[in-house]
Amino acid sequence: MPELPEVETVRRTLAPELEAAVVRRVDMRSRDVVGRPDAETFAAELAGSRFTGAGRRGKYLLLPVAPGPRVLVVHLRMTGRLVLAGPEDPEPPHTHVVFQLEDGRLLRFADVRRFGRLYLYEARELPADVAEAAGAGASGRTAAAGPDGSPGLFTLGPEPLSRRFDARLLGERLRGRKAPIKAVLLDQRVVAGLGNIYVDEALFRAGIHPARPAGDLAPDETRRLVREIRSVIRQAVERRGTTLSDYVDGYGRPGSMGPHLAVYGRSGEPCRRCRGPVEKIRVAGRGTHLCPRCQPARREGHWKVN
DNA sequence: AGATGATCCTGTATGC
DNA sequence: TGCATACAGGATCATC
Repeated sequence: MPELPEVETVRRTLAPELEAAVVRRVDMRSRDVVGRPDAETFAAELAGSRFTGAGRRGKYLLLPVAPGPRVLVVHLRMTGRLVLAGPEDPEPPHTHVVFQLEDGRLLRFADVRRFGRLYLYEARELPADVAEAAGAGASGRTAAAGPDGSPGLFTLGPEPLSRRFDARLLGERLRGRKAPIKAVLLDQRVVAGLGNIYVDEALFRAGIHPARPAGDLAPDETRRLVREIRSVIRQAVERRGTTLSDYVDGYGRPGSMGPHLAVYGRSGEPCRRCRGPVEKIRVAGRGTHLCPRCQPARREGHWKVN
């Protein structure tokens, strides 16, 4: 499932290709993948427009569009793909939107489950940091959460790799929370871009049980958590993301982080640290992978480490 | 207010 | 063998 590293990889592959790509027309196969405006307006507005690059904020891919500044916002959700293709490349199944470019190339949005969404915004309608991440020029005023469109885009927490995301900030966000730490880390308002895979991996690396109440984490655990979130995200970006079944980059290539995952998808297999079996449980309604020996359910022992 | 559960969607895996 | 059901999950909405 595309999380921050996967979306970042798509961004990196598309950015140089879309620096000056004029859209000839937009083929709309499934109207319901367009979140805003309505599908007809969306297609009409983009025909004749020009992509000028690619940015990212959290799991949102941001394609700046001229004239504008406007931004095509894409959320791939679980199985969405945004892939650039030559005119002769066969069309993959479940293709919902095709941007035909003037030079003959095609930018295709495909999604088996049709959970992914495309949105078109004026840059000035977006929060300033989102417009800036899009590279659409910090055109200014923040509109309140979009009435239609994607509210999540308007309430994103800090980027995990930014300086702003540190132990003090995370500690403040965890204080008093009884929800499982995993649920809090999945909340995009707390930190932007983590999903099920990298939350499980970061908690394993930090030696923290996913079901621990968030407010019970000791300060050194919070520090470890920040460090491990950053390290696993950084490594996954380097490895161009994790491909378990669907994810591919902007050229249709898989990522190579999969074999480096320590717990996700490894239930029953030996823990890489202690050789005990990796378990799969349910936390916050999500399939959750952990090593119960390396990630004790209670705090004991933790302050000795570090 | 904050947390939990249902919902969307379909391919894949499991169960009988 | 074949069919039915469960499951996967990001974000949103309704309901405790």
